[in-house]
Formats: sequence, C-alpha cells, structure tokens
Amino acid sequence: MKTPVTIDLQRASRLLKLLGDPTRLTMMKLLKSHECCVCEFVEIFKMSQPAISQHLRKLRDIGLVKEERKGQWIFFSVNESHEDYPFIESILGHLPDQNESIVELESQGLRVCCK
Amino acid sequence: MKTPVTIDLQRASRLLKLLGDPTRLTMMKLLKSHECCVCEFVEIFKMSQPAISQHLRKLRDIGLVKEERKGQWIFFSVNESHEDYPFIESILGHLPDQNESIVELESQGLRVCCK
DNA sequence: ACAGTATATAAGCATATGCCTATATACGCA
DNA sequence: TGCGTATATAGGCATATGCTTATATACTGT
Repeated sequence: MKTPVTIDLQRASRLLKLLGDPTRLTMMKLLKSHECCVCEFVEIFKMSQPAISQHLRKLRDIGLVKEERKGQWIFFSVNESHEDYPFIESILGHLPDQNESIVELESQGLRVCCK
Repeated sequence: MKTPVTIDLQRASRLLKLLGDPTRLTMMKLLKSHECCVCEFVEIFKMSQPAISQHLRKLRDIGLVKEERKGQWIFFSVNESHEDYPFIESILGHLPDQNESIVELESQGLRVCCK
C-alpha cells in the first residue's frame, strides 16, 4: 500500500498563508487556465500596478508561478513542476472557475494578445 | 456529468488564511483524529494558554471546530458538518499525521483522559 | 464557602501585511 | 536617441496578526 504524498506542515502552512489572500487565490485559479500579464490583472482586480506586482512576486518567490517575458510584457503562469503542485492543484480544484474575468477582459479589448 | 463541489473564493481564502498558520494547521490535523483540550495543546505547542485559546477561538468562530465541555475541561473536535468540510478535509489529507505529539503527551502522562 | 485547576477575555506591543505614491528599469518603435 | 508602455522596487502608512501578561469566569472537590 502506498503512503499518500504528504507535505511538511511548515511548508504547507506557508503555502496556505499565501493562498489565504483573495487576490492571490484568484490569481492562481486564473493562471491555472490562462497565462496573464500584470496589466491584465490590474484591470481584473481594479488594483494599482505595484500592488499586483507585489502579489505576483510573493507567488513567484515561493515558486508557485513562473514568468516569461514576451516583448514588453511578462506573462505569468502556474509552475506545475513545483514540488507541492499536487497539493496546490487539489485546492484550486475546489474553486469555481474564473473564466468570466477573462471573457470580460476580452470583450473590453483589454486582453493582451501577444503578437 | 456532475459539476464538482466548489467553494466561493472569498470563503475559501478566509479558510486558507486561518489554516495558513502552522499552529492552527497542526491543531486541525491533530483534531481530525483526536479530541483535545486547551491544556494539551499548551503542552504540545509549548505556548501560553491564552495563545492557544485565541487560536482555537478563531477556528471556532469560523465553525471549523466545535467544543464540548466535559467537567472542567473543554474538548475541541473538528466540525465535520461545516459546509466546507470536504475542502478542509482534502487539505488535511495532504498533511503527515501528527500522532507523535499525542503519543509523546501520553508517555508524559499529560494526556487528559476524561474519567 | 474556599482553594485549585481549566479556560476565556482584555489590553498592550512588536511585527507582518496589503495597499498606496513616487520613482527606477526594461523593452519596442519611430 | 527619445518617447510610450510595461513592470519592478522603494518608502510610507493604516490595519491585522500573534504573542505576551494580567485578570475574569467556570467547574471540581473538600
């Protein structure tokens, strides 16, 4: 019988603390299905650009997201090779999908399409 | 096809924030398999009694644990009928079991056995 | 009623958090 | 090179958090 994959309690609490912010949690759920860049999040969350950058930095510092520059934009996406990704994924799986934000963004012509 | 049970993002982030503290997260994991009272947690976490009480209060205020007085002790346990219990349970399921703390407590004769 | 034990609450304090504004840096294009 | 856009960093500030000590409350047993 296999022991289920477990995650150290200290590490788990650090991750949960990061996800325990509505902005960051929504970001992760969004990023799970869509790469996004900072300026898109600014629109979605109606929040200042630095505030968005700071949230993303926290997520990146702990390895939950990765970034890729494409021209003048930096696209963020979920880092699926994070050691604790299965844990994260199981949490995100319980959340309602946030496609509406993306659809709305597109309908406003604000979705960044990297040409 | 059934839609998987989802939990509102605001509620989810509130729960995750609460679990994002190592003490509270450990408490929840412990309580999942053992009823405990405040004084046991004081021993386990080597933390002041008010600190423990305050953590438990937060967990109780949001309905994650329930309490039952037995004589001079108040025993806490996980509230399995919490609306979001499946979510909580799936998180706790990823954590290594904490039976060692209980065993240690017993070996020191500090486990409260409610007579 | 009183002493001892268990728990809760209050108040205070140091630090962390989440936001803001101002500014710096990086890239693309004319 | 210089301008516009995207992002990052710095500094400041209000509020939240997690702990402490002191004190109140609740129950038990004599």
